[in-house]
Amino acid sequence: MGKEITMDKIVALAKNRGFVFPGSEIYGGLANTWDYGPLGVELKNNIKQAWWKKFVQTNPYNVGLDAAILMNPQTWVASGHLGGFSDPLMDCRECHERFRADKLIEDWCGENGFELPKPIDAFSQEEMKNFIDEKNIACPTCGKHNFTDIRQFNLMFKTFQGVTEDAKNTVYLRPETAQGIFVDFPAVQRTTRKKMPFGIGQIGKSFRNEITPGNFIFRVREFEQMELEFFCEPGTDLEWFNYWRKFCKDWLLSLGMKEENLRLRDHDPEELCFYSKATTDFEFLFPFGWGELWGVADRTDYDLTQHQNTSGKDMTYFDQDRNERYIPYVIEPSLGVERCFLAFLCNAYEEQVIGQDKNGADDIRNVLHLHPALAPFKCAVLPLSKKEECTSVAEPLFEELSQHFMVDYDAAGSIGKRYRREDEIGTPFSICVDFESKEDKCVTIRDRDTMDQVRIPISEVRSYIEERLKF
RNA sequence: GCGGGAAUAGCUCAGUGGUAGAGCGCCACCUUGCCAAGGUGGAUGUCGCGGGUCCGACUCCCGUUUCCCGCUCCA
Repeated sequence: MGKEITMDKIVALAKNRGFVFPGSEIYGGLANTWDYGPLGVELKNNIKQAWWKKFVQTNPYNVGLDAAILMNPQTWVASGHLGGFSDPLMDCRECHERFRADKLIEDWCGENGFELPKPIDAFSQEEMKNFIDEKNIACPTCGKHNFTDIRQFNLMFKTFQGVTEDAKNTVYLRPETAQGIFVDFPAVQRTTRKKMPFGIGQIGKSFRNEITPGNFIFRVREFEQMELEFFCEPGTDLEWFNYWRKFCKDWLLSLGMKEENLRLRDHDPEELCFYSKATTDFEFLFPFGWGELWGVADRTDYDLTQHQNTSGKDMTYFDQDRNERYIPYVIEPSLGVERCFLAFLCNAYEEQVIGQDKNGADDIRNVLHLHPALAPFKCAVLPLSKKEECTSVAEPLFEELSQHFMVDYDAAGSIGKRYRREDEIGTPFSICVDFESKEDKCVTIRDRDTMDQVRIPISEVRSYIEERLKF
């Protein structure tokens, strides 16, 4: 029997057990920055490792890359991040609501059956402002006509390379890792001698100056992405799109994500980004509702074409078999590490009512059913007593196992309490060293999910656990 | 940026114009010997920051900062 899961509980657990702390807390914090504590960094690294293993290490098609965060600003001209993607925002002076000018116009046109002479994207700021004034478009909230001028919000963090701060040496923190892959596409293809189709995977930080971050680590301004850009021959893209869609889903399921917490949502044609032919959002049922976890998009040849046009460099691939050049199409599965972290945390969290305490209140056992591959500690070594008979076996066992994976060691308090502590942080196996262990060279391994116990020789503990790390 | 809420022990919170408390947690020792047992002892706060009123402010007033929740947004 489980109790309702709320974000408050997840945040409290994350904070209390050292998964995630608020950033720079001693200075009162900095909005929406989070630090990953001793357990959090393990879970995060495990997620990244699992992804890398599946998408790069064991994958016959893909290779890895780690591109720089700072890139030549021309990159962002080509990708459209500079200029095209800043949002034209205006505030209502009467009710202080904020709106996007382009949305206001679109909504107004929709309601009044007005046909715009050109797409709204082609409007300049001034044209949008004029249009709103001309048509006397009212504030949707209060109905007044008193808007501020349009202000641009660029979502890229800006900084300066070199010691002087002027426009000439402005650089941007990348808002997505993908562009590093695109600009390196020719170099990677040349050095790896990869043939179509092949992919380049990358894990790295990206930065977006979101207007509204929030929901704990769900939407933050500094985040990490695990992206694959999969290059294929034009015409085969939809086939590969479906391939990766399934591949991604299988990966999530293999790591214990519950199918009922996951849904795949295909974008409608009008919802698609201008460069995308097809997009599927993988959504996870967070305590605050369905939220996007993974976007799989068919980006066509848009990005490579843009870079070819902007840089003047040849971004085509020469197909030996067909003796022709073409710009490959790209399938992009893009996953946020923090969102994935939060999803697996929520997915694993359970409050089991396992009886009543002496006051008649529910006795609750908090358990994180994390897949062993993701769990911060793979096992905990728990001597039944602090007496020498137990610790003389437990300590060397800890030393040996910790050569191979993360192991916790805890000798304080009752054994039941220590089991509970390990349950709460998702340690899949607790190894109890008792008074017979020294004699019979065996220990008891207790399973977090089933609470079953098996007694096995100490020499077999490592392989017992490693066998269960597979996914 | 706007609106609302909040700020007291590690956490959750109580508190009164007279210089701070509970529960949980944590640590040590004893006890116990496989699922949050018990006992004893212990540590922790300039009550967010600055100013004002007052004999005296955690408490009242003003300012400020930060966080949280909504709204606009997410290539």
